Amino acid sequence: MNDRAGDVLEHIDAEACRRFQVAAELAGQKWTAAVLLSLARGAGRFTEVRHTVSGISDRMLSARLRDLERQGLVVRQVTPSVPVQIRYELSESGWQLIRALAPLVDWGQRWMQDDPAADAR
Amino acid sequence: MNDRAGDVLEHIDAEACRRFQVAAELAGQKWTAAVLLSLARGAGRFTEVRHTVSGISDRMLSARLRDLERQGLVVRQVTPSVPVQIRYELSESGWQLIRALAPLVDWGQRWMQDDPAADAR
DNA sequence: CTGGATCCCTATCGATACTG
DNA sequence: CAGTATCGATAGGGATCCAG
Repeated sequence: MNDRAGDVLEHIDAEACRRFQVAAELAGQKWTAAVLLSLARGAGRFTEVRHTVSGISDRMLSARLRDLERQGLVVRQVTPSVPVQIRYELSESGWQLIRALAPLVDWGQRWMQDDPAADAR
Repeated sequence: MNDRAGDVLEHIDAEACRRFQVAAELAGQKWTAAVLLSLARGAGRFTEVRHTVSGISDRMLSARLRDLERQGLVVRQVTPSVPVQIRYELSESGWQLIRALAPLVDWGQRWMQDDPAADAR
């Protein structure tokens, strides 16, 4: 612990904290991270994502994709062929979110204790 | 979108994703961010935290502090006076978490849309 | 002051079945 | 293929009261 966190804290006022809260809840919601990562790695079709995110149900995937689309993190493109093709991809903000999340992953590697309760999830 | 996220993704294997998931759930849990921030800003006593985190109940604050302590993010110190004084402070990993969260805060400032559902929370 | 214990309600999630 | 509808289980969280 060499430096204080003052340089960090000065950016974090109440409003920032609120926004952070929402962002963290979004990212922390079950399956969201996995779906985001799946898309980042190239999955585009509903079925592709479902297949790369093992264990997710149609219902949850559908819900998460809708949430992500609503927040503008994911773009849903419909190609009017027969049958219609749906493709999801990360938006700019989606990519940026993944980048913003990277330090958190590093933190996890370094500091996180194994959580017994995690097995239940 | 100048750069791809390949440099980010190569750090994110399945294990990292799992850790990330747990970290995100931890940070995304209701009140956790606010409590962390409160401590970072100098609150130490139970009542101080409760006062700076408006709207939190005793029960929740107690629960979150226990979680955080269990995860090693917060250290609980008991001073045996009459009455006993309890003081919470961030551990090293707690401070590092706050630093790791900073990019997410920035992301929120930059990209996050106002979420109507946030009002309900 | 610092919580623990209890009650209860709601949101969330999984499973299953069904549709354009 | 790409979802939606419905049901039931369960865990999270608020309110309130109580205790060391």
